[in-house]
Amino acid sequence: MTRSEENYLKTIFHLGGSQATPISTNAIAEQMETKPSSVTDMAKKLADKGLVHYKRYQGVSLTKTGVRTALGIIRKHRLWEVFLVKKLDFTWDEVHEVAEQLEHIKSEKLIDKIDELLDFPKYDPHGDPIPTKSGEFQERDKQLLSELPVNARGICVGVKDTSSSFLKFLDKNDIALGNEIQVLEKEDFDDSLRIEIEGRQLHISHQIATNLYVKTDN
Amino acid sequence: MTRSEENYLKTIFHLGGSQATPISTNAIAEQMETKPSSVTDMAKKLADKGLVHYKRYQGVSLTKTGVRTALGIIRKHRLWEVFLVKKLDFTWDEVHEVAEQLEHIKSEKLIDKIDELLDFPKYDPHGDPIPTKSGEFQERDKQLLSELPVNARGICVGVKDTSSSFLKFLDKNDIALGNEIQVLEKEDFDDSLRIEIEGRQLHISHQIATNLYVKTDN
DNA sequence: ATAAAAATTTAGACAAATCTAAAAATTGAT
DNA sequence: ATCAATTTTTAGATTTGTCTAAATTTTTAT
Repeated sequence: MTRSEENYLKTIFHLGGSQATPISTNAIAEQMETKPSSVTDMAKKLADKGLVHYKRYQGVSLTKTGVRTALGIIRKHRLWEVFLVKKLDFTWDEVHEVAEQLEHIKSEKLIDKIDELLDFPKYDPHGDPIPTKSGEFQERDKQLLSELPVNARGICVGVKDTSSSFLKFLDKNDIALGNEIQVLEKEDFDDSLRIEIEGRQLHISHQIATNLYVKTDN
Repeated sequence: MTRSEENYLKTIFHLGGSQATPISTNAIAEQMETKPSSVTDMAKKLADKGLVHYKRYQGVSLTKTGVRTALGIIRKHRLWEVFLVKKLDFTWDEVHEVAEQLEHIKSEKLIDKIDELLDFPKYDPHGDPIPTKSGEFQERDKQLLSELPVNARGICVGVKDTSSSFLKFLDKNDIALGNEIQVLEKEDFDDSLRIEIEGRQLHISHQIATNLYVKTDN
């Protein structure tokens, strides 16, 4: 497996290509910042290798083997992210770029030992679940903060947008995973929220609220 | 810098290309298990980038920038080797292959943090010195065990051959870096040695003795 | 149902890194 | 000093992954 092939599989997975509905060449090209014609070429190659289903003009979806492979890469990416944060004091906005490189290191022993060193973490620094060695993958029960009714409480468990600017904004406002959040008031006009978080009151825009995941008790 | 360019620089350095005497295309090709014509192509490219001195038919040597770059890669390789052994319980015969991949990860912060995590080690698991961040590189004062006279003592500080088979042989015979070794007897016929190591007596071939570095008191 | 728009594929080109085979330069032996 | 052997380079081809531009297929709007 080349690095390029691995990146395609990962992208297709993230776009939902493990489901029955195939992903369009255009969607993949846009996500990867490349050209549709390049995607077509790679789709053929991956189909030859039995990693994707591909019929011309019909889009691409992952085979069973393709899903297994993609989960292996995602597992490595997320474990490395945890390593960088927990062992090397990286901040959560710094880890993605480096993990993009580290995820391609080929050594089963290496990633298993990293997993062990970190005591088999279940979630990465952004709250995304880490697939197990055998490829099990369990999405956490969560909802967007923007979906909570007034007065509801939840624990912040993840972010949807993982861009550096969003993560830095959260740091600046002392919003972190694990914090308890209560919705105090919703503003009809712009859908902004007044919330209480760890004893403080904060006013946040709709855009922020649609990029924060919370877990509620019920 | 591509991975291939980095590998060429590293190889040229290891063949002595940081000295005035240039390294022949053939020597580089043999070391890298590639063809001389490929080396010629790369020599031109590296010369264009100011990393090597190259004149047709005259061989290749590293420029100042080339040396600095090569030392950066070697630094990364050796720090990762220490990390694998100290933090992930790899054995010293397992680390090379993985470090060959990890050395190409591009992140200054990453390698500096690894250095710090390991408490700034001076030597890798095979006893080779680790260049500093600023590119200082200090070869340890050492000699081959085969060069010691009878009755001399030394501390085992490194291996010349780092092949898996040699390292496994040393493990099997409980020979490790840091052990004290005394030469008890030299056999004229085959240059084999009788040695005392950590209280045990051992008979070792000339080939073993020419691949073990020791440091003597004087 | 058909034409226009959008999406997708094909054909042909390019850069990087490699190779083979042939040509050129250097080295070494007498 | 010459010629054969060796080393090194050049020229041209190959593979991988990408691109552009043109052709084809599908989708959408009327």
